[in-house]
Amino acid sequence: MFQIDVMSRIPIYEQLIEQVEKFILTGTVSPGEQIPSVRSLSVELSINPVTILKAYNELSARGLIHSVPGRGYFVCTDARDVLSENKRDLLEKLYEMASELALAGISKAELYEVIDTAYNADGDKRK
Amino acid sequence: MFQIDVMSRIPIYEQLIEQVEKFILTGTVSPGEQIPSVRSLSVELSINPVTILKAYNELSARGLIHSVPGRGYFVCTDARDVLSENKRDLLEKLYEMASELALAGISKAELYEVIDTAYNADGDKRK
Amino acid sequence: MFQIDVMSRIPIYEQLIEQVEKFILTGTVSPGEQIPSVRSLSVELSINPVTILKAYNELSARGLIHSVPGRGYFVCTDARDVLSENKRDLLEKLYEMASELALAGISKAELYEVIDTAYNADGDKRK
Amino acid sequence: MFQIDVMSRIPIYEQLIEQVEKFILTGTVSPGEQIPSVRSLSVELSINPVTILKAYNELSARGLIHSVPGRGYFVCTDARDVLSENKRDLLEKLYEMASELALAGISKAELYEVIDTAYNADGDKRK
DNA sequence: GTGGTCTAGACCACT
DNA sequence: GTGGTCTAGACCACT
Repeated sequence: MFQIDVMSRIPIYEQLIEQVEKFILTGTVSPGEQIPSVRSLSVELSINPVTILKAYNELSARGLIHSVPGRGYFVCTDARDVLSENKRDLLEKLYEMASELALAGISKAELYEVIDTAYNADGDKRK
Repeated sequence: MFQIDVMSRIPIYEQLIEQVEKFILTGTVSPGEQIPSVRSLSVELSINPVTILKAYNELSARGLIHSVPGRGYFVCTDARDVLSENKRDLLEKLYEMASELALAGISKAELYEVIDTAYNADGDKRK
Repeated sequence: MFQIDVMSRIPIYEQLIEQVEKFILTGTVSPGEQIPSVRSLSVELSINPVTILKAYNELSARGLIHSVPGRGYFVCTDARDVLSENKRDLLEKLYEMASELALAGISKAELYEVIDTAYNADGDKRK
Repeated sequence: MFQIDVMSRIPIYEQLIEQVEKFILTGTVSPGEQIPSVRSLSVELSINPVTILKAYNELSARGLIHSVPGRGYFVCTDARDVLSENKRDLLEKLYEMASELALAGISKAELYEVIDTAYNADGDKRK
């Protein structure tokens, strides 16, 4: 399930966050379902449990999962709503920024180029 | 030189700011050169001098022009550097935001669409 | 400045969060001002730097402080606004809950008692 | 038995729910006992039977009464336990919130004030 | 078994 | 010097 690159420049806990979000988004895990325990995932990925916990903590803060001490971590019922709202917020910010750039006389082609670079870099970092 | 659309939804002083920035960017006015006085521009464009002053003040705050009391407003020597630095800052922010959007699993096509909408809306407002 | 009780049932990082919030609230530290570095505080309080960092991270997430890597942690300019907004939100929630309790036929005296217990327990935990 | 204020800002079905809960709490009706039928109460209070039914449905959902088709509505055997558990839950929530407010440095006097306001507003609404 | 806190110590990047 | 990540391992409370 999880694919972590320990040599990547992206911190392990960020990779974990990203992957859990993708699992929720793609339906690999369903709302209400339990996700791997801190310890079992720690063993499976050969990663320190504290690092797993750091990722799970951040995901809890984002309202995507919640812990039941003594039982484990579970996907929040409204996790998908949270994710789609995040997406909407990000795109709205992008719109405002693009409007500003348009006013500053920056061509659309330049924006496209910057975006392409960002998307390619994102792919590179995961290699 | 100046082309102001009084009927536009964009405030006149913003149109003025934008145009002065473009004049600096395209070399219509050179660093160190004087720009039209508040009064003369007010008469030429049939616009309230307070509006002109508001635009000139904002441009001064941005480090693009400076006033010499009793003589008028002049383009700053480093105005172009300021503008290109602004541009760099904005594009850098765009890059960071695009990286974030990439991580959130949002496709490049969606970004392009949002940007197109922003650029078209910007064009419309000037009509 | 900081007074930490290692034997308390309240986790050290929570005690740290609380104290920094109080320092901001009471003006012991001012907006924009730097707070003790993770390492110096670690030495001063004989506490592991990771624990200090955990508290500082949480305070950053709450928008009260921000880090400048290589330089240190600084109180956000609007830290006090954030705190007073938090307070308003909490009191609003209390109001709603009290209305609900009133409808459920619970006497005001009972609420007072619960509140007193909570406030006393809070004091005890710090001893 | 029932005292309904048609002019109140509180919806009639909520007044009905509140009163049935109070009857159970004070022993006006006992566990297992039948309560007035939808039709008879509708006539007695000159209120639309649908409104009565809405209140009875909500009380059923709360586990306080249950319908016996063809015979009427009866107070659940454990209705008092349910009510006292509700009360305990609400007071527990209040306790947690008060602890949070204590940590946020909000004085007990402020809490008392908010509670008083809530209790007075509740009284007003019934006038 | 589960989550959660903390320590000691290594190592990295940045100023 | 500064923040930030990670490991190995201990210990606690809860189910």
